[in-house]
Amino acid sequence: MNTSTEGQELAAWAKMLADSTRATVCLALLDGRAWTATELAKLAGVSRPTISEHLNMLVDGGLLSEVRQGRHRYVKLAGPETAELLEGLAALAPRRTEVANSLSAASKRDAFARARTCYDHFAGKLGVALTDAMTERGLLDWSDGVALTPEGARWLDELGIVVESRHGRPAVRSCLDVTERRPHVAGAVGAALCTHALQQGWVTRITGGRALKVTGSVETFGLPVGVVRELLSRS
Amino acid sequence: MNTSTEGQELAAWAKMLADSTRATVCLALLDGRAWTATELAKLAGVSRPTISEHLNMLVDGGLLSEVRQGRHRYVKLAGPETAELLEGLAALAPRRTEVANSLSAASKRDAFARARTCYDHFAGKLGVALTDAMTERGLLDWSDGVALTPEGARWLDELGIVVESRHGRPAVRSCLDVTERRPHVAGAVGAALCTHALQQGWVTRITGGRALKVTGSVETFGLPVGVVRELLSRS
DNA sequence: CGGTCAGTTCGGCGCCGGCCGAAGCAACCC
DNA sequence: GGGTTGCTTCGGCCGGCGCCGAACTGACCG
Repeated sequence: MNTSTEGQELAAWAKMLADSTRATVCLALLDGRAWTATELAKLAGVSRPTISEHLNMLVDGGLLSEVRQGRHRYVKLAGPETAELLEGLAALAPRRTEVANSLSAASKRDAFARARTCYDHFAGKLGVALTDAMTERGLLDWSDGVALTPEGARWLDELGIVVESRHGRPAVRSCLDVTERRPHVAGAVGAALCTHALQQGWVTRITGGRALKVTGSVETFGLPVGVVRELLSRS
Repeated sequence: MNTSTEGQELAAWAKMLADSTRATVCLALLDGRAWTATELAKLAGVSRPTISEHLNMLVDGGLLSEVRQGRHRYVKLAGPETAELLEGLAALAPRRTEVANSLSAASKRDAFARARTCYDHFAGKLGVALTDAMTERGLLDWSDGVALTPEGARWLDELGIVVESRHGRPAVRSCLDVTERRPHVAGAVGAALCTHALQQGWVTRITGGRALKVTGSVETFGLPVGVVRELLSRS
């Protein structure tokens, strides 16, 4: 329990995010996808040698994981925990007063608030609405943290959604929504729902960010909709 | 929603913790008390000029708040949110394999795990046990997040514990315990309980850290004890 | 008033780290 | 084989930052 040792560990951790280039990279990676080094260099506005070094540091530090494929270096967040940490930190970053923005920026922000991914699951109004609907229907049990009810498991099964196990971690987790300030479904179940919806084409990614477009009907999930329906009418 | 701008903000934030001296200071401040500059300089093992600059940075950055009193500069964490962030980060820091430690270090760690403060409320086995006891007794409702039941409010009232309101934030919050990996009671209620117990002398601070010694009987809270009693017998 | 003590300001030192261009690999494509 | 492309390594540049000792300020104490 040596305080100075602890301090060093915490500092080493924070150092990874303490550079704006690296922070930008990590934030971009929050979309849950794997990016190549060159893509990230372009995004962050630095040269390839520079991004290469940054990626080395982040991978060595355990924040990112990489896959080499031919001459490509794909990099992504190391895992769900990492994504959670980043979401949490970003949510805690000082709430700046919104300055006057262009119309396109405003519409982008709207799209972002309406429906987006949070690493591997849904967030924004969509994520919260889906969570509410599942709760109403009795698919989730919030009495002690959050858990899937037997009905919930059956429901997933009927939809043909396979939830990949995550060695020891609970299948469904709660994640605080940055824009809604309310919890939404995360964890393996959240990821499975999101993957399924993307595969089915119910939602698609809006290029260049984490925002989503609801193309089909979220009612396809067979849930009592309410907010979801309202949301759809505005998409 | 400019990614690079977001990155800069996140980086600026992380930079405050990215230095081991500053990180050590923040960790020490997690005990919720106000420290003087010289105390912190000694703790961190740097000169007074150096600590002075670090404190400037942390205060300007909004992580710490300060009070000037005569020739003293008292500094503490800016608020509960800040403390939550730090606890969360520290919990996420890589779990090092425990190296061989001296006996005194081990006993310190035990004391720390048994009972300590987490900024302004109880943590460790004590915090978790108190939380469990309150839950058993029906003082807390975990069905949607966590809330105080009417019985809980009455109970606090009977004990003569006054909960200070925190403009809009829920009176009781859940905080993940670093050592127990389970939630314990935080928020205004958690703070009030801790303050009360300290005032009553039921627990006292072990000098030089966040660890607590249980001197009286936590049964004084009038709760079904179980774990708490077992805990007491070992303190 | 002089002495002490907490904290700050200043100047300067040293180094770490972010950046790039040029050159070097290594994979893939004719 | 030669050309292209994704990425890394190498040198070198430069700015920032963490640190200190010395000197200063301002509060408090006789």
